Amino acid sequence: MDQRPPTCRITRYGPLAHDEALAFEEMAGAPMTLVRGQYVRHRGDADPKVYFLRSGWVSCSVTFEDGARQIVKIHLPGDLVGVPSFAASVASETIQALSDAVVAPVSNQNFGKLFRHHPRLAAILFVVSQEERAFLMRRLAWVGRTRSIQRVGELIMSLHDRMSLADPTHTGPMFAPLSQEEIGDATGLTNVTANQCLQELRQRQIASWRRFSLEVHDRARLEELVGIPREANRTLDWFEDRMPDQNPPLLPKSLTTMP
Amino acid sequence: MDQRPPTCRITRYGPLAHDEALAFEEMAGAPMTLVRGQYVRHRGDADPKVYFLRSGWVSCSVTFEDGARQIVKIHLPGDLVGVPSFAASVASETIQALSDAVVAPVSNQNFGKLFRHHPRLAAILFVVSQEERAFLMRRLAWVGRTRSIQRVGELIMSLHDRMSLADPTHTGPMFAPLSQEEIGDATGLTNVTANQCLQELRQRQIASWRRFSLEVHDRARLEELVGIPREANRTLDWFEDRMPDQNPPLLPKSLTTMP
DNA sequence: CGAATTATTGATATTAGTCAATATATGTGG
DNA sequence: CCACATATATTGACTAATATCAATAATTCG
Repeated sequence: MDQRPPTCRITRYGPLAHDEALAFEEMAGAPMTLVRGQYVRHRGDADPKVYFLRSGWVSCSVTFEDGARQIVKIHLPGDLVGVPSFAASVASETIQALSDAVVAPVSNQNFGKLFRHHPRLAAILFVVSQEERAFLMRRLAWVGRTRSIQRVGELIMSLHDRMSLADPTHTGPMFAPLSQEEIGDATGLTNVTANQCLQELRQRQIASWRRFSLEVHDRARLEELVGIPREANRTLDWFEDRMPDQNPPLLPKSLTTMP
Repeated sequence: MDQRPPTCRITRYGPLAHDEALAFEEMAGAPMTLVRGQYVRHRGDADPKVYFLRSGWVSCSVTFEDGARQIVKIHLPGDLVGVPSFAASVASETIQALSDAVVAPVSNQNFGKLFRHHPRLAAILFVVSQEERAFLMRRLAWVGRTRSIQRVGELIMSLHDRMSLADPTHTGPMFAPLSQEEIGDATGLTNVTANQCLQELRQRQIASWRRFSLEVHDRARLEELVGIPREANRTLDWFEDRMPDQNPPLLPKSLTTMP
């Protein structure tokens, strides 16, 4: 489905140096194969890990005693999954495969190594975390303050953006493995209301999402319905050192120059 | 109100070294004094900055065309405000003073310096960002999947936790400068429903929040109503380097040892 | 004191939820 | 390939929660 190597979340901020790419690849442990519906962990589990999502889709959700749940993030290949529970004693979120998927666990120690030896990668991971915060803020705002149809529209829009980013040339239907129950769980609605919203979106020729196939017919009207533009772009400019005297040479001057 | 210096978000992960504390203090620019209601910036504003909140409370919110808004975060002294828009071209969130407050802007360049020269502080800021993500996930779940009374309860609980953290010995009413309209904006409710929920919480002797004074009467029953325990603790263990052979000496071995 | 904001109350409207039945699609083993 | 079990989607009748609207009361602030 997605031909690119799943590092688009990281390489958006510029190409990685060889050793950075290597470190990032080697951070993860042995890959685990998941079938749709399989749990990686539950909310409340001790010593949560972070996972690198190699292929397929997984959801992160907050679950309730009565069986209700809220999906708080749908992860696509290349994402780091479970980071909100990083360095915590127990997991905040349940991780479950939405499609057959492959994830590779990342130990906290390897995260530490990455932060100590590759500060630029740390900077990128920090910025990506802020993207995720902005994403959650937006989802919270839409769930708290808009009608069902706009909530579903916002979900479709954000997925469409992210899939387009991974595969910019793609047109036509895309693989989006959520049941209507899961769409409801992601938008704070029931499966019944999710169903009605999808029907309205189809009928208004804005988007059709049936079974696991999603097609956006009219991006402009989708944006108009949802009432929000695309997410803002970010850069890594802030991390670059533009003041020459703050960029020390590899060896101290005294060892390489004659006085 | 709060006697501690406003660095509790950071110092929870251990004491800062002298140079770290200095760098953290010097990161911010000239403080700005705000009166209640004053805007620091609006959603969509270009070149957003981060702000260090020295005193008072501020809100971050997502605003809609029709005047509706969702408050996505209530910030207490010591918080960094506006970080979700860090390094973005336009701001994701509106920042507004909930009480008279003092904030100090932090330039992106100073953030860069901090990340380059103080990797342990970068690691702490990373972990704090994950705390915030977990917070947003929880709020999203409560707004999407619980009744009005539980949403208001969750808000009270999280504020109570955070205020207790800043001032563990405090008992009795606390200063919590939100109008009922603002409580509604934070929970995805109207001012009318927020009012009814507060009355029910008072009548059930769980908590009373009138005008800007909040008192939790029965923490246990509040937790029971909300149905969630306290947030999990986090550590900075992952950043410490415990494996000796992975901590290279300052000079390569070949230069310091005889073959 | 008086204006403005905030809180409270009640009547009514609307949205989305609940429940339950049926239809359709998917997957499995014989 | 079919028959069956299961999961998912669709529909309709009814209910409950919360919003909306509007009026009044209380509080704060200059």
